Amino acid sequence: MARLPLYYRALVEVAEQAVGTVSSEQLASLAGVNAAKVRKDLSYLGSYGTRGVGYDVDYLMREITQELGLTQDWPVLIVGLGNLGRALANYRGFGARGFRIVALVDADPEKVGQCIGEMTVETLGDLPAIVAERRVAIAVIATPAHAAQEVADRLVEAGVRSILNFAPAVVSVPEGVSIRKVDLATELQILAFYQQHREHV
Amino acid sequence: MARLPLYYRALVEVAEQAVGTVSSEQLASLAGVNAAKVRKDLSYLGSYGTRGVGYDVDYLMREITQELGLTQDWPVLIVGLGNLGRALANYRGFGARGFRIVALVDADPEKVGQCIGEMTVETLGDLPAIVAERRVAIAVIATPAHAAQEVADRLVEAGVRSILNFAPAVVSVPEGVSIRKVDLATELQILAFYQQHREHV
DNA sequence: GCGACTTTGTGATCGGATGCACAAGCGGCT
DNA sequence: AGCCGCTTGTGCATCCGATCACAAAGTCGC
Repeated sequence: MARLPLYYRALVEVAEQAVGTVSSEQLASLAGVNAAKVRKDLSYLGSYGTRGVGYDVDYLMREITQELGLTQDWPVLIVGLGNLGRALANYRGFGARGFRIVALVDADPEKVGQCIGEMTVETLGDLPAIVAERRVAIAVIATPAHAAQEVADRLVEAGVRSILNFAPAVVSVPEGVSIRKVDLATELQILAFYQQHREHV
Repeated sequence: MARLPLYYRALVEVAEQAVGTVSSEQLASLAGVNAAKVRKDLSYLGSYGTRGVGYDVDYLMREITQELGLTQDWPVLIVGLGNLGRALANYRGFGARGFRIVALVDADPEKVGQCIGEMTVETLGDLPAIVAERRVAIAVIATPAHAAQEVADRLVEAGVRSILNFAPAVVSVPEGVSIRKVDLATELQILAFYQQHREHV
């Protein structure tokens, strides 16, 4: 389920307070969801809580850590180093959870060779070699919209099977490849939409 | 519905090709959804297509533009100018759709007074005045997680009723305020989760 | 050791979104 | 003018996730 990361974060908060067990109600309020949902999700991955007490914080954290693959190291590749790509390259929030940025790639010859943080921008043509050598599992597309589909195709061809797309474009990938989209302008538009309709009423 | 922005983008693409009408099938494939869904969504907002022909591109675009509030100017405020906040401040993708960044705010005295792009960072204390004077409708939270809830509270108090939260934290707001969350680390974790489960099978 | 209380796990229900399939309507061709 | 093919709009069945509610199970106090 896509809610596990939420629970994980909630658990980290709980663990900081050195509490031994946590109830589904507490977790639910920390994660901002319904308590029954928490229980069902946790039961789904076979984790056992103790009735009358709750869930053992340490044990549950280990379970979720394992389930999410946080024990592994996930090499991440970023394609496209405009404003957004550069920000992602410098973003510290990733490292903490096992995501390590191992390569930056751009099609623009002007950008190739530039240093960003501690990394050097490489050329799009080297994708296959980079992916293979550094065992890239996840790629982030931060290119302009018109380049997104082609980049995705090349990524898939190079062997990447998980893509996070920030470009405002619909990108289709073959079966067996996961893609998720984060679209900033759309998010703002949805907010604007609701706000406008609130004002109208 | 939250799919209108998708349709809008698809329509922009169609309009560039100087085509007069578009069928629900075409729109569906461009937006990556089912054709019946497109028709239902469009009928929901009362837009009329012509049977046997399709939808008039210009007319439909005007309708959606209006419905989404793209005719309006939406002043946007960004709180928190770490890596992510700075990138958002420089991001060009917003302006095109009526979103105009009118203020940058940070709690850190070191950052107050800095120039980013063509704007100067202001202090968190001035929030109420900034929001009121510049008629801020939408605020973006790009602070660290631990500050997110307090910032949200102050935003709501200052009169903001739409918030886009990039901080990896659950933020609760009173009734009548919309909040949407974009969590980069979570997105990566979801991808990692699926990938791990694919490998296990 | 027993009863009351707490909390989990899950069967049942509900609602909303999704997709199918088809009738109604429109344009174009003869 | 009439027919044919195409596309919309929508009723209906389906499905999936969310929520409720309750029994099972365990703890704590006496």
